[in-house]
Amino acid sequence: MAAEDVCRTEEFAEKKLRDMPDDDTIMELSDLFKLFGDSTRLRILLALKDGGMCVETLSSIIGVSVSAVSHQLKSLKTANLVRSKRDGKWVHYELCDEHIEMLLNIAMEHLREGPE
Amino acid sequence: MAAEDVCRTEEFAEKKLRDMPDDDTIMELSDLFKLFGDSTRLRILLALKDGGMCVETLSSIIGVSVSAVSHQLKSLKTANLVRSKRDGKWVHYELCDEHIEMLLNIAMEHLREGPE
DNA sequence: TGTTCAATTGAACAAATATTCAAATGATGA
DNA sequence: TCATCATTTGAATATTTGTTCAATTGAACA
Repeated sequence: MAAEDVCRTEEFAEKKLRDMPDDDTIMELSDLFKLFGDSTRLRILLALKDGGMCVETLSSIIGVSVSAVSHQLKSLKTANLVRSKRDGKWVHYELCDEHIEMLLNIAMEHLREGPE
Repeated sequence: MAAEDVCRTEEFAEKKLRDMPDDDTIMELSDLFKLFGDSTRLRILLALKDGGMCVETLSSIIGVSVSAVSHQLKSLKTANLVRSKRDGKWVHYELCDEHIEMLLNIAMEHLREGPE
């Protein structure tokens, strides 16, 4: 059998199916990427790199209303991408872990390299 | 000035603003992540890891109609995430480059580690 | 205690987008 | 050339989702 025909065998499809993550994992994964896939949320994450800040400063830096930022911060917090702590009148937000910056950096690298 | 107040200074906000990627980059980045943020497209990308295949096999593995898969493949191709070549009656699709698998792997690692 | 500032919330609206269905294209083989 | 198989395409529908607006909560300070 020719090499290019292997991918149409029954065994090939069965192995691929076995190797797929389960549905729950796929939903969690796509929900995670979805969060990065909105320009407002992405701006928030990028702004929080190398140091967090309060909601209003965030709002002024990314040019979106405080309310819209707050709504999105809630989604990001639920997904453990950001965490918050109150600081007097303000609520200080920051990134949760280093995976987030890694994802941002690799994606930017992909853009820089472009079509191959 | 207390350390936690630095992030409310004018200079802080100005530096953050300077460090933000430009609007075009942000739109490209969010468009890229958006592609990963749909479960059908994500299934396609995961299925294509370690070896491409034709549209119908893809459709049967991920359990989505051929038409829906084809629509999504078009988006993925436009974004240079997959490439295709015709092979007789079939069109063989495969991943474009290694950044894609890296993004998938890091995101899965993030899920595994969970809240901290 | 009352006022102000910062942030959150819920509902409603508007916009974006994934899938379906039917039709069309491209390639193969009888 | 005709019939069949694999894929693509376009339009319509249905769903999801981001923002706005108004109201509310919580903390600080006079």
